[in-house]
Amino acid sequence: MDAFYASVEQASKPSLRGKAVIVGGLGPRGVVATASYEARVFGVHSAMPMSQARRLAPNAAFLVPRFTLYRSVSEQVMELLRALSPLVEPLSLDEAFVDLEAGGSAWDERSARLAGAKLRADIREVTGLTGSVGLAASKMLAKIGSEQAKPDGLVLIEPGTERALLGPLSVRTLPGVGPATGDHLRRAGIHTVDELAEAGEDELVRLLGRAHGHALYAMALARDERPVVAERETKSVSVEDTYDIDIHDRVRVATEVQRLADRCVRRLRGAGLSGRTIVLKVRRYDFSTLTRSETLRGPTDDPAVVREAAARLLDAVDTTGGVRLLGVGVSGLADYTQEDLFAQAAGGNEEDPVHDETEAAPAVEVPTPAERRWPAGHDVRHAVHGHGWVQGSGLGRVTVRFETPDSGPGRVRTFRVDDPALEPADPLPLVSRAPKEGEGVQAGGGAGPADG
DNA sequence: TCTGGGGTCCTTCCGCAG
DNA sequence: TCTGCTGCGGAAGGACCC
Repeated sequence: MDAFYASVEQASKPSLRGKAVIVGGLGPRGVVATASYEARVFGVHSAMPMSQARRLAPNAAFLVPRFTLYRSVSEQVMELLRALSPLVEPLSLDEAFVDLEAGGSAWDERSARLAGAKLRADIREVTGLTGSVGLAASKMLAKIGSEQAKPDGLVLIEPGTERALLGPLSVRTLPGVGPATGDHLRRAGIHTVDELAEAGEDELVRLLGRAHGHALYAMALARDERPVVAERETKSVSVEDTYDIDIHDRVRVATEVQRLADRCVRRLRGAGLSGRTIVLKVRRYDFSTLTRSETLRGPTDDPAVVREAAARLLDAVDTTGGVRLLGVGVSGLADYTQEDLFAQAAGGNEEDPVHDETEAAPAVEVPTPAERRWPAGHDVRHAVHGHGWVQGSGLGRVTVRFETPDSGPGRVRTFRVDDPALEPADPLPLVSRAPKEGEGVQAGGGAGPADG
């Protein structure tokens, strides 16, 4: 999908269509998750510090992500993909590989193009959004094709043309080559995929290590045999928080770690999992990051056990100078526990905050009504003016634009933050007409993995 | 001016066991 | 008993992806 989060917001908010929209963390330490193409013109891109984005595009709309909405749109798209083939491998909310051959929906170039074109049309009809498709004989090439197709396009890489296509491209085009590997290769005088292939496998292994060297050499020759894998097992579950201001108080650090442990276990249990290895992550004031881990005798999903392990791990970490991020994770996952066999918690679990699934707000800071948060971009409903979204808030006021996905650009009004007529609302569907059953996709055609 | 959150995979090092 | 080799699991860190 093209600039997915930003596109969803534009579809949801008519007044933002054609405008620079930046979605990400709005706190002092936020980063850009997605920028609309209009915002990219100003040089804004994902992973950029939000402070920098604000300087580059001061007039853009800045919104916090609404993952629940993005997930529901994503599910609509994945459903269309699954109609093409049982082999669909989601990479994220907005990207997936599809094995068209396994689905019988493509057997040659022509049928692949048809399937891709129909998919793009279906995505637009069902979600109102644009998606780009890369068609090729391997995952790597399909991915590169879909990048080239963005925004709103389709690229088919014909068999036999792969090496000629890849050769002149930057090594950074290849999946797995990030800033560090890119620099490493540049220092060795390797800039393009052709140069990568010329360097030879032994040299790449020497430069980058065994696994990475072998993999990159194969990719430079356009060899990629990785299958499309529909079901991927989760290997770890973690939560982390970056704090607006570094935490110096050791007691506060310990409290935060306990809260993170509880949140992590809640997620773990939500997925029906347990795990053996507890990991504590600490990012210090100077951005140096360290992890400490402890492996238990058996898997657990007991909050008391995870809290205690996390606390023990924290004991071994020096936090003087302050911490900017804390995280707790669990790996070595299983779908059962051994608590019956091993009593791992010293004192048993007298309280179980994790059981309270409805608890979402932090236990300590309960916001008073006057401080109710109105996150920028979230939907609201007003008793008189109807459906709208929060354009901004502050100084006891909240500004709302009243519009819906299928209305024209709406009007703006400002209220007191504690106005009883104003309440948070669920997002409205992006496309009002619900698609009829079976209307999505009747297997088209195609010759390889596609990327939505 | 700083640098999120949630993951995966790989490498290196170390201790232990055979 | 000591030493070297090898394999393995755990710990820690790094790179990468969206």
